[in-house]
Amino acid sequence: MSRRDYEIRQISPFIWQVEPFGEMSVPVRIYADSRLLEGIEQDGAGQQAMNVAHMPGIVRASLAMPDAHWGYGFPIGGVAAFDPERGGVVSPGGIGFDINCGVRLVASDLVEDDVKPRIDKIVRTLYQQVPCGVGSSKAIRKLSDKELRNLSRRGAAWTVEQGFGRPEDVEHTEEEGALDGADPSVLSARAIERGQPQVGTLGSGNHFMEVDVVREVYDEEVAEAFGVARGSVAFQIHCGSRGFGHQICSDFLKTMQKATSKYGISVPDKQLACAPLGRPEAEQYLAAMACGANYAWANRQVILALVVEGLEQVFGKDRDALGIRQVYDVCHNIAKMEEHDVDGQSRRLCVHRKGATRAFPAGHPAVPEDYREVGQPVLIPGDMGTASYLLVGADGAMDETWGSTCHGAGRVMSRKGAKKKAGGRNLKKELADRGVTVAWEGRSTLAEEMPEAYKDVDAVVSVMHEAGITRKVARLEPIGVVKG
DNA sequence: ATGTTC
Repeated sequence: MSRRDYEIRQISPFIWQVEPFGEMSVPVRIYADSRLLEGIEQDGAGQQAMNVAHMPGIVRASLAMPDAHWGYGFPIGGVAAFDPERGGVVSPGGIGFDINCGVRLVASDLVEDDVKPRIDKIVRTLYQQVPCGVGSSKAIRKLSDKELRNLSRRGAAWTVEQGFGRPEDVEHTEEEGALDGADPSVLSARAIERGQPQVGTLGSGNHFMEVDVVREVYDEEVAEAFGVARGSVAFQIHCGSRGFGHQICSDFLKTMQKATSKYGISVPDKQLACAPLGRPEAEQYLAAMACGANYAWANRQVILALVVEGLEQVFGKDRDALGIRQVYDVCHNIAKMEEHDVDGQSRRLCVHRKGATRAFPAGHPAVPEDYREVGQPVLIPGDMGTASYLLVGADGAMDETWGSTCHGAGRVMSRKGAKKKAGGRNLKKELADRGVTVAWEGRSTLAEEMPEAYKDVDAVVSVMHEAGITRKVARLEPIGVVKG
């Protein structure tokens, strides 16, 4: 064990706390088992969570989820809430470059025996339907400047009006696929240009489309409410806001560097650049970030339509005959103004979730009406050779984590480290031996994304389950994967 | 994550 210059104390079976020291204004709380904790401390994510605890107006604690790993400024797997009435800030580093990176889960009436014999064809079809890889474009026509601005304001609903998917998909999407307050007038010309040709594209890195079999159901009642049955086939789409969101983040990091000094804010890491909520820099960033978020929801909506079109071709049946229905679409890179209880008082806070997923419990008004009795679906993608999870928000999330949970397995190996480890191996065959057919675009994608590059997703979701933040509903295992 | 170093 490496020597620490701080003390960490176990305050419950799955929560570890660092009391404030130096200029920290709140403690750090890490959700983890002892093994996950060790990884979080070793790669610097723990130190990053301590840095976040220094920021102005942070409320209660700087939180790290069990999948936390090192990121730009804030850890990926970090959650922090800021109070505008106490000098609270918004920081682009607390959202991430890929604004509204997220996951969409689609259920079907297909079973493994319908799909397994044609899995090669299905994977090839999905790969052809959706442009994959860095710089991918031309999934649909290049949008005009005006169309992109409309899409930025209205998100997924705008794409449904253009003929991609159905209104009920939007009802089963976080925020119904559009954040309020999106204002394209604050966007740079370069952001608009980068966004125009990329709607309906997957991107690269950990972004994927996946064919899964629902192998285990832990909670029959909730699974039924979500329309997910043991043995059925489901589809996942994981991607974000492409070059558009990346450009928005880059543009506003520059704005925020200036704002940090303008408002006399002191942060322990330049990458925590931020502006006080209510100030023009903060409000403009939130308006731009909402555009990025809405683009990502529109992007996943178009990709869903392209996936459905491909499946209709393969099976020679239409969407209804295949029983294809959207379970939910979650975001895991965003900041939102939300009402939360703080010491018995309801307060409006800016909740940053970076590599963290909203997980509202039963009864919360933001949960779609047909799920409100059970709680919000939470989608946790794992690595491409192991499993993904469907969870449901629990009461503990509102009490402890600003209605948030983990977002995935979380990297345990750098991209470079993974490539080195994969040298000389035939990963396509290794995955085929595990029953996973894979297609991919980038030269190094398969190596960088190999299962060993990720933490144990079972351990990650178990921590949040045992801590009472989210409950396990179903475990999905991949049989076909398309990687960017 | 990213027209992977405007």
